[in-house]
Amino acid sequence: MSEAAPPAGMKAGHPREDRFEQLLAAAAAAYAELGYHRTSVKTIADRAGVATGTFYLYFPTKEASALAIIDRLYQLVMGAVVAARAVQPTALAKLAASTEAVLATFAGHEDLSRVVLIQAPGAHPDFDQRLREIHAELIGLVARDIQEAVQAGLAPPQDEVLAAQCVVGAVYEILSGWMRDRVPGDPVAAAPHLRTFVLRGIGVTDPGS
Amino acid sequence: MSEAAPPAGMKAGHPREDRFEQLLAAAAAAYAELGYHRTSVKTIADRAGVATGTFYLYFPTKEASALAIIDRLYQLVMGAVVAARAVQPTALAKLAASTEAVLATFAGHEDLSRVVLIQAPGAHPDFDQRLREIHAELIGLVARDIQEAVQAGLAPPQDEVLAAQCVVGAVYEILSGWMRDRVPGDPVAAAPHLRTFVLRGIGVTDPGS
Amino acid sequence: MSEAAPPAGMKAGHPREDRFEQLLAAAAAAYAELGYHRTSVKTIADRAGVATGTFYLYFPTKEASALAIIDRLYQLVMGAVVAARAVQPTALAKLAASTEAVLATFAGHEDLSRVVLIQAPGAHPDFDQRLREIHAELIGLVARDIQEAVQAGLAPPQDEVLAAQCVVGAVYEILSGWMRDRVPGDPVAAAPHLRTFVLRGIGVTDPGS
Amino acid sequence: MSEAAPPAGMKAGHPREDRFEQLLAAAAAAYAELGYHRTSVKTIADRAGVATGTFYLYFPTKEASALAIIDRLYQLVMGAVVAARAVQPTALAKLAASTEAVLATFAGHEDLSRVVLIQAPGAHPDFDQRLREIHAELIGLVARDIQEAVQAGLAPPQDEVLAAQCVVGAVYEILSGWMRDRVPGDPVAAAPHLRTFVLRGIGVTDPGS
DNA sequence: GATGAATGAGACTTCATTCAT
DNA sequence: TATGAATGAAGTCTCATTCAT
Repeated sequence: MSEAAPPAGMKAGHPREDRFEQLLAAAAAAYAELGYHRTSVKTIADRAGVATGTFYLYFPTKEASALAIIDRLYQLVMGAVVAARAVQPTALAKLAASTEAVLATFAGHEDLSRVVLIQAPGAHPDFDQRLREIHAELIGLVARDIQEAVQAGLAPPQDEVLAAQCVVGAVYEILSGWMRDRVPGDPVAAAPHLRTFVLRGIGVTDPGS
Repeated sequence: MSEAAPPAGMKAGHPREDRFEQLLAAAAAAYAELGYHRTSVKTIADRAGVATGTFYLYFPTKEASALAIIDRLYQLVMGAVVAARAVQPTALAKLAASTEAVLATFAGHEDLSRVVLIQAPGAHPDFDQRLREIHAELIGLVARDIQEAVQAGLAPPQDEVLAAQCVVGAVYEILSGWMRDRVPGDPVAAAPHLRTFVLRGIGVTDPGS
Repeated sequence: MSEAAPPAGMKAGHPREDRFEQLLAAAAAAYAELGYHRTSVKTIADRAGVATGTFYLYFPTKEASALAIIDRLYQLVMGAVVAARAVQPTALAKLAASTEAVLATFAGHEDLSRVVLIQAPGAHPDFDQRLREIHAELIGLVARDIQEAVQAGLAPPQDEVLAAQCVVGAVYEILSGWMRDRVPGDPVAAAPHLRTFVLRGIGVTDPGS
Repeated sequence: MSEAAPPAGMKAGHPREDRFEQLLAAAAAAYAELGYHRTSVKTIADRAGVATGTFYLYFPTKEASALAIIDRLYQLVMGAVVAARAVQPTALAKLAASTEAVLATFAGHEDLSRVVLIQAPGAHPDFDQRLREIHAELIGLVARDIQEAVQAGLAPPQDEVLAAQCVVGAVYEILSGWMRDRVPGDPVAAAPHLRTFVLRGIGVTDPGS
């Protein structure tokens, strides 16, 4: 979480932050394209138009740059999810809005998404640890929504965590398919269909609501 | 596809094949535990109790050993899926049996699964290519089942490929959760719930059938 | 051809070029003494007083370092030959001056010569290719001189290419003998005798001219 | 010298010797084509149609196989030279016959020649040592012939060793050119021209004799 | 004699990180 | 701050040689 922000210490917040963003974007693009291990720090620095040593002025290690990318996307996603849920009245509406927000945020930051969903897992124990935490948070959110829906009598009793896994898995798979093969062509356009599948899946009788 | 078999040329078929299996298992265990890039060939050879050079008697490159693992699991999964489907009368029954077979096969080969689902993606372009092919095959299978169900009037019209992605994503996520956090504790025991979710998701009105 | 120059990009032209020369000399000395294949990159780096990785800052591969040596000597030899010929009036004088220039240049760079004449041939297909090109150029030069001498009536008609091979072979053998057994003790001192032999060999009646 | 013969111990001398010749030929062909270091013992064994271990039944080491090739060609060359000289009356005739015999023998055993003239030099200190000995013997032979010719008044006083080097160098260069570029197309056909060049070179006034 | 699986030292090369300028 | 040359540990792969069968 803390890695996604540039190291403190700028006045107006301009030049240092710009350089940080530049490096973060270059790292994300490189990791997304080449994979974490096949990307060297020199490659990132070159793409960002700075010297190798400069990279280490903004990240303590190469690993930290990937963690910063993970955290950055996490913040974007959670921000979008919280904002989307805030304006929804019911648990089911919050759930549907959440999946749509996740879809839209990932789709809007493809390099970051590629790193987080494809390149980072397995590349380093610390990445997996961080991803696990984020993952658990999303699953928990969805599970609570389902639980509320069940308690409200809108869905039948079920294993809420398992159902949440199904929901999150469906979302991830759609994003993966889009990144791998552009299937679906537009994840946001697929959101309504996903919403139908998900609500049906948890047993909502009238998904149109 | 062909990589999952040992190089031909043993007489009684014993010692050479055994050594291959020994190395494949050692490689799978090491990759599963440490990740592809953090595992050295020496580590694999040590775990298998042979010299480093021996590894190269059975695999042309380190990369080939990971591909062999991918192919091995693919063969196991497809074998189980085909066998499970063969005894099912309807498309929906085939679909449900397929998810269960996938779940059971992955769960029965945890090291292989960990490599295929977590460690291999992003580790090497060739791995991604092979995984993509396998993935496409599974999605296609599920999509055809859904299509048949729709044509039989058992499910409403829908985007079959997207639905198939949701199904496969749900299966993968359950396996991932199990491997990561032992949630669910037993993927096979979770199969009935998954089946309910999936059949509901594609709009089957009476999933109990 | 272009390999004999350090990679571009130094400011004052000092430190980077120096390091390149230092490594080139260390490589030449090591190859000359141990042979190409019995010389490891570490050996070269150690002799140059740098770390192994530094070698790769100046040469993309070990092979490239040997090619750089070949090209370096080629440039020195051709430079000397061209300079020597420029001040000679006749084809025969140019020919004699060329052999002397070759002799002197090789003798003045014994490590390079040892690599080019003894160690490089057969050590790598790319070396042979480059050597072949250089060789062809020298033979062609001599053959043209002989041809001119024949046309000027200073030598009888003959197979000029074959005669040129004899000349070049004689020069190489003298250099080889010197490098192997210090026979002759001084290649430059042997130049007049070589000149006599060569001019006689192509049929010049009065080699004293 | 001793390496060019198969290890003793066969009765009628058939099967063991055949196997030896088979391996020697395979080694010569492989070394000639790929170079000494780029040829593995397995490659030689494969080409000879035997198992790797069998190679070591006939040669103590890989190195010994190359030395055997050097010695084999040396024996062939010296045998031909001695035979050719035996029927010549004068030193000059012996000299000319020797160059022709060397040319013909090398040309008649191209694989061996390629190994001896191109691949072996520089590949191993022991090879260089053996080649040096053989070389010295040839130079000495030629030098003595020239010395005799000078003493008989058929050639002017000169540095006989240097002249011998020129002669041997010319022969080698012609062979090298033939092996490298097929220039000349036929070394034996070039012998008369070489003879003329050589006799002229040492100052014989009437090379036609 | 013949086989070929096994060994393990050693080669080339990469790259995260440091530090003097 | 920024630079980029330098470091050296570590990794993949080859191959001459041995030896049990």
